[in-house]
Amino acid sequence: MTTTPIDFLEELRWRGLLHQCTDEQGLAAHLADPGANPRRAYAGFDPTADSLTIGNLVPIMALVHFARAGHKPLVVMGGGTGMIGDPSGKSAERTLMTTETIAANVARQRGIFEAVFAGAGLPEPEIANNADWLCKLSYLDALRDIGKHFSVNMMIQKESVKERLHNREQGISYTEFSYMILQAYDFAHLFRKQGVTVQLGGSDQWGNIVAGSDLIRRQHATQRDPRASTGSASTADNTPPIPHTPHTFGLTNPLVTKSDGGKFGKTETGAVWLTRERTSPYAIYQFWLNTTDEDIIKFLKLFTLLTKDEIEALEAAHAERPGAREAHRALAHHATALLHGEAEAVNAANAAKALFSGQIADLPKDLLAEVFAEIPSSDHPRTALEGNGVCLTEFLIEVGLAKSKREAREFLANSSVSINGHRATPEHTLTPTDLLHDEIIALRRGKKAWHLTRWS
RNA sequence: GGGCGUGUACCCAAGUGGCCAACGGGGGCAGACUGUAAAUCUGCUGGCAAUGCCUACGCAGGUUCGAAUCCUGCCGCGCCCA
Repeated sequence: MTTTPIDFLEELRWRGLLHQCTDEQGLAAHLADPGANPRRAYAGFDPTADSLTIGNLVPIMALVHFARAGHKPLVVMGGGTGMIGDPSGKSAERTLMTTETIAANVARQRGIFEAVFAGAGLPEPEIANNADWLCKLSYLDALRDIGKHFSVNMMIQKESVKERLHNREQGISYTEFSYMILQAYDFAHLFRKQGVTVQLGGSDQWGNIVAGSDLIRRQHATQRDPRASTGSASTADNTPPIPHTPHTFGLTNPLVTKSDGGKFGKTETGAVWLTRERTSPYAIYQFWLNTTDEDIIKFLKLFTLLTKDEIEALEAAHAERPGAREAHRALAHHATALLHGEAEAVNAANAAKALFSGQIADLPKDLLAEVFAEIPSSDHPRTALEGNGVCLTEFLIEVGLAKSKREAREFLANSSVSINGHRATPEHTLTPTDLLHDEIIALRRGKKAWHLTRWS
């Protein structure tokens, strides 16, 4: 991209991506001249799964905007911190993961960052793994060099810790209690070794981010004044600010909420993921398309790179003809393209159009083939259709559209199942006469759950 | 290590010997209305060969004709003490 760099803070502000900042004016000055002084910002990601969820897209977008502003983003995979587990936002102690699992997850998550940055027309971001430095840290060294700078009094005031401390059902282990120290060390390490001066993260990360900034300041103070190291870290607040203190910045993104109070990023099938193996392009396209009206503009700002003017135009269009859902289509298209590319976004849109037009039976064969790639499908032996045919009740379970026979019967009784676009009766059995193009049967449960079957 | 509590379905939560597959709320799913939205109304929400059977109230035993409910042990969690 050769466009002029955007103003990072201003961009975050109008998009609603700015929640808290340790020092907005200071950061604005710090980032003022990307040409001469490109700055480095990092955000950390937990390798608790082989993919990231849509909630993680928020800090990723923040990194994208940082890059668009002409600065250099750094992605830090929590290969080391993941071995401990962040208690932030967690109501229960986590089970520890094996190092092999974590390493595999880190590897899988890389692709997401590469995809999003490519989708934004940006070069690949640099990616680091904090296991590289955290694993080398010895326990005694950590206690002496880092632990001294942390006051337990302060640590137990931290929201995520306090919650667990007062929660009757769940306590917190020493391991997770120590998490904050590790993340703070990350920032200090990256500051020292790589000149990273800004940390971005979700609002639940505020405590960890500030702890990092504090650590950097205190380590610096220790170096300048050896006496400081002998004092209790808890009294650090009483010491006057030291001149020429290394200036680092923390910035958090808001937690994305839905206007109906529901949890963002959850669907009937669970969390929405950022890799196609877990959430197909079609599924994520549908997720965005089904955004409730109240949230549509907010999400356009958060999850697309459309300009302010473009979004305002969509807002006007939506206000005028809400039923047309132009804004929804724009969100679905751009947000899907960001992750999976333009071609996939177009395919997902075409598949949706084909399926929801209700005219499945009239679709040309080649279009059906494309739809196949986008939604769940399965292959079955054609011989099963001969004779008595295939019992729908059991078949719905087989393809995953119903969880049990009881449920399958209920769906059929409610006439919420359709075959090739036509309501199915409870008595219906699948036979060769149901085949489209002599090989396909399209099943639909409710409004949105589709499954295509191929018989050969 | 000791004392006192607590553990019910996806979540919260009632039930403290038979009326319990378990009240109520939330969530979820489906139907109607719509725009694949929201709101609203209705139904469903352990499984099955289904006027019955099986599995389930932290786990394992026991008492009883009969247990989510009583007893014993264990495990998890919380509070207090050490």
